[in-house]
Amino acid sequence: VRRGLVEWLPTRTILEAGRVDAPAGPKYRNLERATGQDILDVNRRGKYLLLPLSGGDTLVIHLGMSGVIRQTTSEKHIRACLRLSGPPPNKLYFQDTRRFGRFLVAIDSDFSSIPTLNRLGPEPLSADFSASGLLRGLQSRASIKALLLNQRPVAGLGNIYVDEALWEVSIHPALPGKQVTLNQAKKLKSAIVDILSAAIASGGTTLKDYRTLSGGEGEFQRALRVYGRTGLPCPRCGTRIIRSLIAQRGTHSCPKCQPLPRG
DNA sequence: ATTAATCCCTGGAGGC
DNA sequence: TGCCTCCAGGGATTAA
Repeated sequence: VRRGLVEWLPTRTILEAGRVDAPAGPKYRNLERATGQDILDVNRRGKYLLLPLSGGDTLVIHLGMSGVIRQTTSEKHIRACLRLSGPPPNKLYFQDTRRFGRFLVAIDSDFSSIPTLNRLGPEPLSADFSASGLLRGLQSRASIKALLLNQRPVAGLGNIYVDEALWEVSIHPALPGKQVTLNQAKKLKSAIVDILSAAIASGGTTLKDYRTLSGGEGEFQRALRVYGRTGLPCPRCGTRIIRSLIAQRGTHSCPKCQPLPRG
């Protein structure tokens, strides 16, 4: 999504910004401040799109589960809108059916009121991401799955990619993070990098809502090994993939390849 | 301070 | 066909 936006938005001026079908609140804060500012760039940290503005503020966008950025007024559930300078397309619509997304202006680029963004782990595809740092971030009694989902040991992993990465390195998703060995952390780090790189190269994973800016679907869903494959054979050993509930999330794993030590 | 559970929200799927 | 219940999940919030 960022790659689409960066070809379009810099350095247009926001002529008007506002909420549409969304209540006032922290998810749509300070949008009026964007009016009159230029969009300097389109950056990303974890799952957050960060658009620095010429007045020192930052437009923060999180797509949540069902968020889509559109160049035309499509259908229902348009939560916010930008009117832009320059030739068409010069309107940006934020459509978010399930309302898990957000679209707000961080004044003076201060993210301290956005908890997850404020304490976000390293970018997985940057040199800041290391096996030793990952291991340090996993020193908790919480499950490896919960830890990888909370964005602190590393940024950007959601439920799909966590299941895929843990299957790749044969770690049970309920394993307490502090039981992960350095050797496992090294493999996990590599698996995360490989899976995210491949997913990005495939244009992402479209299960239902996700679309690129141009409306296309991703292709990585075809490459998924365990996510959404309950009852189908494990690509490694043929055992049926099972689905369980770990960290309040649907979790897919191979009961043979990903045993839980001790019990 | 850490960790676990709850809640938000809508559309689609499945049961009857 | 229509009504009902359940489920999906990122992350903020509340509870323990």
